[in-house]
Amino acid sequence: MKATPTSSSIEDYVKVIYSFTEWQDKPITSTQLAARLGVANSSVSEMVRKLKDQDLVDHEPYSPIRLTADGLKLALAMVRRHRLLETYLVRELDFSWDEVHDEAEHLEHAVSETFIERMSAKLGHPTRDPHGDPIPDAQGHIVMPPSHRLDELDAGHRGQIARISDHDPELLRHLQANGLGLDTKLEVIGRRPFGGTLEVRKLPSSFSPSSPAVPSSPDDADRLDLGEEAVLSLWLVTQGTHLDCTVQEPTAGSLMSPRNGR
Amino acid sequence: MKATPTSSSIEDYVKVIYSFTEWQDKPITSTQLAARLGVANSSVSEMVRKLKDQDLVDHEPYSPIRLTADGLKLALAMVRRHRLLETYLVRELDFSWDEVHDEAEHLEHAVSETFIERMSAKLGHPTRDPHGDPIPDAQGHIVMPPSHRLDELDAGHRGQIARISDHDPELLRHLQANGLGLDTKLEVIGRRPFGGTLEVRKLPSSFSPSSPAVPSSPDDADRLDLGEEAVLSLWLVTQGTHLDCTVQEPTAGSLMSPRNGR
DNA sequence: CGTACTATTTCGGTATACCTAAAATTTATA
DNA sequence: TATAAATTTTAGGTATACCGAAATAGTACG
Repeated sequence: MKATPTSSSIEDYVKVIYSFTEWQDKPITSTQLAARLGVANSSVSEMVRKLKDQDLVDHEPYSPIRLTADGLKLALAMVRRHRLLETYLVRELDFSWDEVHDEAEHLEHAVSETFIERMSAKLGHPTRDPHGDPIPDAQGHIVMPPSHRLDELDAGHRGQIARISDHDPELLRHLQANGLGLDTKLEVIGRRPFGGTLEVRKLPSSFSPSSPAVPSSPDDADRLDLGEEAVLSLWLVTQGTHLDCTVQEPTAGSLMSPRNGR
Repeated sequence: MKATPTSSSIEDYVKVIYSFTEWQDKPITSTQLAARLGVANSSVSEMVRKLKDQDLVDHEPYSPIRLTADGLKLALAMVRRHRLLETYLVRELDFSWDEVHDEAEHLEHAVSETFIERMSAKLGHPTRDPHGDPIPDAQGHIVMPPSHRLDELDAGHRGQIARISDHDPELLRHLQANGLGLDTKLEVIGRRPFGGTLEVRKLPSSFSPSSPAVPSSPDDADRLDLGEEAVLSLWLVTQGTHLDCTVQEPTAGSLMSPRNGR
C-alpha cells in the first residue's frame, strides 16, 4: 500500500514515533504515542491503521509501533525542519532558547522545501540545533553525538553538555539562570541517594580533557544540585572526542539503530 | 453573535473579501469569492453563514458580502502577515519577487504574533512589500499610496511604479526582464486601440517631476508595449507626492473607504 | 410581464481527525 | 491458571470544510 497525501497530523505522528527511539531503542506503544500527541488512545489506533496503509509504520494489533524505511525518511525530514527552524529563530529572529519549540512546531508543517534549504544555507548548514540535537541533512543522514544522559554517569565523570531536552521551557530558563548551557563543562561530584538529585561542579570552559590535571578549586561556588527533571534532561559528551559520529542510513531497508555507539 | 475560533479557512475568506475592495469599492459577490478561493459556490454560501455568525461579515441572502469592523480588523492582520512575510522572504532569504506569494500564503496561517513583530523589527518596520502593496501596522492602520492603475492614465502622464499585482509570477518575470520594477519611472505615450495594449517609455531614474523639462530622447530604445494583463497589473504614483497618505481606522464602527484619495 | 437565464442557496454526501464508551486482547496477580 | 487489571481496538458520533445536484431568488429581454 502506498499513497502520497501527507497531512500535518501524519507528520506529527511519524515525528513522535521517531523521537521516542532517538535516544533509546524500545519502540513506542499506542498509549505513549497518545500521551505525547495529546490525543485519545482510540485516535491513535485509527491513525496508526492509516499510517500502516501508507506504509509508514509496521504494526501488528496490540504491539508497539515501528517506522518503516519510508516512515523514517519522512520523520527525519520533519526533524530536520523542526531543528533548522529552531536554530534559525534563535540566530536570526532573536527568539530565546525556550520560545522556539512551539513556534517551530507550527512552522514545520507550513514551510516549503525551498524555504528549508535557503534557511539551511543562510545558517551555514548547521549540524545541531540550539538544544544540541543533531540536524539531519537533506538526504536524511543524521550524526548522533556519543553522549550519555546525566543519570547514567557516576562521580568523577567529566564532560561537556551536548544536549538539553527542549520539552520544558521552565527547565530551560532554570538551567540558564544557573549558568548551564550547551557546551558547559561539568564534573559529576556525587549522587544524593533517592530523590534523583545529583551534585555537579561547573568546570571553566578553558578546561580540556586532554589535560586531566584536576583544577580542584578547594571550596567552590560552582557546585550545583540538579533535580530529577534536570538530570533526565541533560546529556554529556564525556570524551575529548568532540564529534564522534555515527552516520544513519535511512534509505536502507533496515531500520537504524539510533542508540549512540558507546 | 461572536466566537473566537479563527481557522485558516476563515482567515483566507476574510482576506480575499478585503483584497477585493482594496483598490476599488464594489463589494464582492459569492461567485467572485468562490472563484478567487478556488472552491464551489455552495462552499462559499455555507462559509459566509459561518462568518456572519462570528460577526466578521454583513450579508443578506443574494447580496454581496461586506466585512464588519471585526472582519476588517482580522483581514488587515492577515494582510500585514502576508506582506511582511513576502518582504522578509525577499530581503532575508533570497526569495525572488515571483516566488514569495505562495510561500507567504502558507506561512501567514502558521506564524505567531511574536514572530510577526520580531520580523517587522528586523526589517525596520517596512510600510510596503516587494510588490508595492502597503503593509498595515500592528494596530491595523494602513496607508494607501494615491496611485492609479495604468489603464486609467492618458498619453503624457508620467509617474513611478507604485504597485505591481503579485498574482501572476509569469508576468512578474516578464516585467523584470523588460526592466520594469517598483519605482521605475514611466511616461504613457499612447494607447493602441483595443487589444488593451499601451505604449510607454521608461524614464531615467534621475528624472524628477519637479523639473518637468521633457528629456525627450529622439528615437528611444526605452519604448515598450504593455499587454492587457500588464496594463491591469501596474499602478503609478503620478505626483511628486511620494507618499501622500490616508490613514484607515479599522476599529471605528464604520467601514473604511479604501479608494485612494485622488 | 412572463419566461428564460444566471446567481445563490439548500440539501444530501465525503474525507479528515478527533472523541467517549464498550468490547476485545494482553498482562499481571492471587 | 483463572481472574482482575491494564492496554488496545472497534463502534458510533462530532466538527470542519469541502463537493455536486436540485431548488430558489433575482435579472434581463422579447
